[in-house]
Amino acid sequence: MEYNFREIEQKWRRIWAEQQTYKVETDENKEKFYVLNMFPYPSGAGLHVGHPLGYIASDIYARYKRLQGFNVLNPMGYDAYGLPAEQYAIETGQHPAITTETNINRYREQLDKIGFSFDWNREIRTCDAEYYHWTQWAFQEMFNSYYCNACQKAQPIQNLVAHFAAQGTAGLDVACSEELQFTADEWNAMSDVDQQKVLMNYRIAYLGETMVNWCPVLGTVLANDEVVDGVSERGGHPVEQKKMKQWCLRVSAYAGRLLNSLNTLDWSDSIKETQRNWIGRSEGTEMQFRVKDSDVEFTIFTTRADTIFGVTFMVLAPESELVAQLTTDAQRAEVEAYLDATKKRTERERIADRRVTGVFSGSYAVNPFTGQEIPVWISDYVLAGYGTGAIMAVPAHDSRDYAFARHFDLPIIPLIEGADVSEESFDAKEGIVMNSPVAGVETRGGFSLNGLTVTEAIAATKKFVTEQGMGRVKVNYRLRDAIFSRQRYWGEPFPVYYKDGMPQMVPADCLPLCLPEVTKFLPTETGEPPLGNATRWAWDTEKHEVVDNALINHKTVFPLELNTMPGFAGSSAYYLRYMDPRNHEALVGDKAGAYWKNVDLYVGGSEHATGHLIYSRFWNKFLFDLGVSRSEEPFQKLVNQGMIQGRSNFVYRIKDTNTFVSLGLKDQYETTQHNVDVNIVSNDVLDTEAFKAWRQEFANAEFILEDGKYICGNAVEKMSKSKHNVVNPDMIVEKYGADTLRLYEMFLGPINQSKPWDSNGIDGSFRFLRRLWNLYFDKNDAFCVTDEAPTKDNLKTLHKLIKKVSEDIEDFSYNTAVPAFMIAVGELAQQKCQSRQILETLAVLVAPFTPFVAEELWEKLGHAETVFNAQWPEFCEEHLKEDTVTLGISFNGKTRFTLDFPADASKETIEQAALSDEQSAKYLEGKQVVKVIVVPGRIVNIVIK
RNA sequence: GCGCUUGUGGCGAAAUUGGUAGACGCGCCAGACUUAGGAUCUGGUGUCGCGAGACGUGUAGGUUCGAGUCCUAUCAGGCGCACCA
Repeated sequence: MEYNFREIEQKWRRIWAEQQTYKVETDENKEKFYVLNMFPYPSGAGLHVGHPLGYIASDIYARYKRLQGFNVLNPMGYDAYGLPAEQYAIETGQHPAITTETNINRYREQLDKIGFSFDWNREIRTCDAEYYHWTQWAFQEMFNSYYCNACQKAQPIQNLVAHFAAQGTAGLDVACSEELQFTADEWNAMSDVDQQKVLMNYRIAYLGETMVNWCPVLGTVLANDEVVDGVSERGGHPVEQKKMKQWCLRVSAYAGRLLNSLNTLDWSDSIKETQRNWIGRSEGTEMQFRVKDSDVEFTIFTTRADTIFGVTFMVLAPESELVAQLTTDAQRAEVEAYLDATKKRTERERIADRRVTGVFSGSYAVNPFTGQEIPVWISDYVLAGYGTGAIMAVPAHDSRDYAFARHFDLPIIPLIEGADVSEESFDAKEGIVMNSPVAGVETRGGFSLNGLTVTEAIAATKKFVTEQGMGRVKVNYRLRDAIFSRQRYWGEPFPVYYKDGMPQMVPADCLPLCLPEVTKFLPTETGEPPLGNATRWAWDTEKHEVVDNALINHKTVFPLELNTMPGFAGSSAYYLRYMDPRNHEALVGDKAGAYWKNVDLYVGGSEHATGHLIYSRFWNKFLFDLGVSRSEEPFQKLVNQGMIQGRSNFVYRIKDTNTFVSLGLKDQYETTQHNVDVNIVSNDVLDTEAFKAWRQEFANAEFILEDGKYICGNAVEKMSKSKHNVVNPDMIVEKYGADTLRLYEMFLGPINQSKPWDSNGIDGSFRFLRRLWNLYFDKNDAFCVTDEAPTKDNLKTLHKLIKKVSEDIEDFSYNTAVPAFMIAVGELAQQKCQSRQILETLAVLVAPFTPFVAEELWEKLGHAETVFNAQWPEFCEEHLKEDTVTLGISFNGKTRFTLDFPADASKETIEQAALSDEQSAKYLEGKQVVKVIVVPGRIVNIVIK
């Protein structure tokens, strides 16, 4: 029987769908295993062959686990909110919901062809109200929570209110935007609105006035990870800093936990390192500086408290609130000019152009250790968002301070013995401290660091500062709170309305609050977000429903929030929803949550290292504090699949003609290079007829061939429509079948490596499948598996394969598992193996890779054993034992000859035998045996001298 | 600048973790079957050399009986962070 993949695959696709083969339920009798892919954004371009790479890898693992008897959850869904659909809507007026629906249907069609074992009953879409109900719910929970530093956990905001009412801010250790101080009496005397304002300082989801990345072209703010090199990640538009009132998530409160529990994860070192970098823990000291002739005191943060005696100036960030306080009248004009100039620079300009700029404020700070006066400057090299927005500058030991001091001719005092600071600063934290203080200078309490190492000096200063109440030891994180508002239409609406200017939550039992219809997807004429175009977008607190904006004058009707949530809102807890996707009462029910717990294996691209994978971990930790998530970490093991790049083909057109010259001859002419559709090129040979038909302009093309062929040039580029190098999985499935596609994608190279797609090699995978098929069917198409006993060779081949495949699947070395199949099938064919016992097992082994053909074979075999036996690898040893070891006699670095011994011979036996052997004795005569090296199954050596 | 990572045939890549470098696949060459071959099957294929043989894992050293693998230096590419005090 010919290997008719079309018939086979069609048949099993139908059966799997009809019988819901991959539907999964909680089952207490089985151990769970949760496999998850990062869900896709359904773009209009559809899938190319790079997209399924990770899905295939995880599907192989899911099928493998299932064959081992695990209850495997392997769901799929869509991250359906996003900019492209909205941009398309703005351009064409087509509602994003329609575009999204169309794209999803296309994705589904493409995915279905590839034979994934997804449980589609659990499909979710982030834009479904049923789904975003729980995104809104989580937001409200965050609004109603604060973070307790003492217990390292989110707490209900009522607890905080109770604390304020009883003792004000005394004894409070909680995460906040700003340190506040008030008494219980003061709290109790506050108006309701004032109390709400105070609480906003502590909520985990809060409305904050912060510097944001504003992108004027997109008309929206962006999160830090959505800004790359000073331009927007999507579209590459310029981004500027702007102070705006926005919803924020207090991610920074979780920085410590996000950092610490990284150690418990089975993720690659590079991703963990990237996250550590992004979180950016830094242990240092906060110190108070008094301003000369003023009551003002301000705080700075430093990791080099030991350099306090080298401080020659202070610097404030231009956005710092201290700037207004410390600028003297004499300097005001100059400072304001500077602030104006900095404000105009975009983030990109600041990065590109690192000129040293700054201005003197006119004020002096007082060194708390020596009483010396230090000028206070303002410069944009100090960031408002990190630490306190103010620094003490030590030009001798910080390269940035050094550049600044040189530029403005400020003094530089070296503090480390032997450090030469005439050309550059000495930044290393090493050496012996001197000039601390400089001779003759009196210090508070006679404090001195001279003679200590830097490490000792840092510790001594910290201790002194704490004891003297001059400051405190502080851990700072680079991780900022996430800006959670977007001025877009196509996102989750906030379940929030405004009363007296303060945000109020729409009652939880009224959720979901559905996205309103609008006629235009652009901002309103008054510059409000697109939801400002909705005519029915007000909340009636009495009727508990959305009502017409016209009713806002009524006492019970209030305007709803016009911003929507960002893309990461919907993708942060989706893995929890898959556990229980149709639950109307909760994000995830107790039973399902306790059973599935968390994701055992998560597969996706490493580009989400600082975005999704941080937000999702944060979101999960919050839900864990609430008791909704059952695990401190959402994704236990993470595998990052590499990107598949495109392999472009080129034709060479002779200038000013319609004649194309083959690659090898192109240097004889003056030519221009053109990308040609890779789908009309095979092994770099152009199908000239298809080329003529491809484009009108090439209809009359002429060709200069070599050896009767037109050879195209090639190059590795990003896979994109404009380069005509997009290879579509449907076309591969159509031509070779899904099993071949799956096998080939895995064979291409290590899963975590980026590699170019090359359709040329796919024939090899297809040939393998045909050879596999031919083991079961003879030339006359008859099923030829018999009950004959397997031979020793059969067993050896099989067990070699079992061992290799089990090990390789376990550590995702699919690219070496595939060759193992090829070798085994080749050997079994040579051995003319027809033994059912062997072939049955073989069919099970390949099933994760090529599920269609495996199902077909199982059926033909009478559905015999279809279980991947966990004990198989242990049985292997017996069959894989080598009969002999070979002893190589090396002399002067050359193997002179070899002797064979039984595999279980001891070193002593081998040594004796070698010495008594006539031939070897010739070499060994008069030599001393140093050692005998025996490695089972290998050539071994006797070392002599 | 800091951190991570990768360098092996014409190409994608293997290498039991210190033990016969280049498995397997593509491509290429030869042969078989064919009216035909972008089908199928068989054999060959690191480089130089007619040959025996010599040389070969970015480069230069080192450790070792033995190094793609370990150590030191160096070069090149990729990724991430980047005025974070």
